[in-house]
Amino acid sequence: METEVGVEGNDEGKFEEAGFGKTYSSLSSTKQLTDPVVYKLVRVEGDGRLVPATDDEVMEVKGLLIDEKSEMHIVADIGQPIGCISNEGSSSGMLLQLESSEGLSQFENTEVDPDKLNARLEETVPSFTPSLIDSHLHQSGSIDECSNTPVLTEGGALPSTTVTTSKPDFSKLNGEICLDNLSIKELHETFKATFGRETTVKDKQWLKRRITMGLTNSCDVSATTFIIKDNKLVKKGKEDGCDNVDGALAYNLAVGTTINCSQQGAPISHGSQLEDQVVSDKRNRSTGDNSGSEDHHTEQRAAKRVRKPTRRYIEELSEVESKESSGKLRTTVKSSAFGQMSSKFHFRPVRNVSSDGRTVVTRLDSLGGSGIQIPCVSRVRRSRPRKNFMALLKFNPNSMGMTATLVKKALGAHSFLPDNYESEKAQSAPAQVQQRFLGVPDKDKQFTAIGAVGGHHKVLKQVDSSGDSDDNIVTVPTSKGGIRRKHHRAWTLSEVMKLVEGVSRYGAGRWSEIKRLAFASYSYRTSVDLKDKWRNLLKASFAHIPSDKGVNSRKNAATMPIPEPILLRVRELAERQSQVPPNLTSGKEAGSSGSSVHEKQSGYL
DNA sequence: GTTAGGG
DNA sequence: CCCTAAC
Repeated sequence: METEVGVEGNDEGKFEEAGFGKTYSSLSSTKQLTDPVVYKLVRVEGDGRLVPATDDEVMEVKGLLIDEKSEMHIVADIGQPIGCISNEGSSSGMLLQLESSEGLSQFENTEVDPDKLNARLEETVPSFTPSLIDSHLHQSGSIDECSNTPVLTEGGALPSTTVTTSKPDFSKLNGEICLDNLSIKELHETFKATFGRETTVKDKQWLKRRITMGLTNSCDVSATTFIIKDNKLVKKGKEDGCDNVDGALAYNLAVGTTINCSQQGAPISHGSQLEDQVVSDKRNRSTGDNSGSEDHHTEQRAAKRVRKPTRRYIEELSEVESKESSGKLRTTVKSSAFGQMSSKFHFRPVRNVSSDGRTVVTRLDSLGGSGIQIPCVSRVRRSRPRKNFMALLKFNPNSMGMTATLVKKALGAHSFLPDNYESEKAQSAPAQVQQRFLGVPDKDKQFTAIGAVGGHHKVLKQVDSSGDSDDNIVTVPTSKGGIRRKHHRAWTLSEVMKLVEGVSRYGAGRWSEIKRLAFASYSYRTSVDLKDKWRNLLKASFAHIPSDKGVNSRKNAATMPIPEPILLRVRELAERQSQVPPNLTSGKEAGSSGSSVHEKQSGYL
């Protein structure tokens, strides 16, 4: 029996005879990896079990890897074997398990990592000259004749060469290829033409699968019939229901930019350019039972060996795309009809050229399935900046207690403020400070200090640093031409307090006034924002009244916990201005107004 | 341009 | 936060 070492999904085209009648994967395809990769060597027993490789076996493979100068090391231990056996042709074989920093799951079921596969294919699919040899590989074509013909590549891939560096010669592949009808020898030729490597593997299923994967640049091996014309994979026969991935999976050998290992059944938006090059007529060419019945096991299982691109891959691809100004790929806006799964694949980078001539990189996002194109910003934190939340917690560790302390402190002690507080405050907002401190009741002035604390205190600066500093708010164009802010900005406690204070002073509804006078330093808060926030505050304040007794620690963890004193004040202001939400009038007014610390506001408005 | 209210 | 009607 044959011992085979292979890294599933990475070894196409990299096989060589290594003596001892064993076939090894050279693993050279992973040389481009930057992250260290740990391979675990296991043996595949006949019954499918994975057992640790012996030291000798490890050393044997290790030597090969070292020869290839690959930047990885092999460890002899095995973790949880999760890979499945690649093919049933070899009753027993060796299997290398890939383990990356992202965890084993990434290579679950020994799937292809599109990243590496793509990178490798760009290496192994070089600029081949079209149709140097226009030998048609028809069913029982003249393969034998060209079997001994040296491939027209600089590598000089002689059949007996152990280590071949020749490049694929797709020119040898032209016309219709039905892998099922090919003999082992023919398959070898096809393999060689596809990968530029010799292979001695006798397993027909294995060969077919490898070639299929190589031709389609995907892990979809559901098809075994290909039409190759002008070095392009024109057509791919199908035999299962994976029609919808046809266009996207078909690998254009000349372009070589698209890769898409989607789950079968996931609808894919076809790039217009791709569609121009990939003729997709599934009906005409549905090969039905092209493959023998024995194939079904392998191929059905192989059909599962697909995996969606990782986010990192997507982002890296996006990054590359934005660097190289080569608009090869164009994804059309998909119509509706997108299911749940489809949304995962909306990230394919798109490059548009706007009317002014500048190149605009956009990304087809799945905002509500509307196909909005938003700027493709690589490696941006998509979620809300964490610091806001953390700072909020810092400012308000125990939603109620700490805040109360701070409020009290700010109300009473100015020593809480740093020495340069006055100057800092004067610099940042001289006008409103002056106005605030004119003819304003004493206590209100103190409360003003609270707001100033949130906005200008050095320690708390970080709370809102994201606001003042970044004027470049990411806005995205909406479907209707308008713009829309991309990120929500969490309302900090200081902002809320400022808002409350502003409402108390200028009255609810004078949002532009409040914005202009109290939120001058918060350029990102519009008057509408203030209004909306106040509306939410109102809702929150009255919603919390019923459970005021006892269990007020039970806050909704999802939303920002508004400290009770603030809610109290909101409630009070709302009542004063008869803004009490009609439906939530269940609460009692007496308690809030009486016990409130903010009686100071009473005569003010 | 602002405000109010719905989405 | 966005959108829009109604000031």
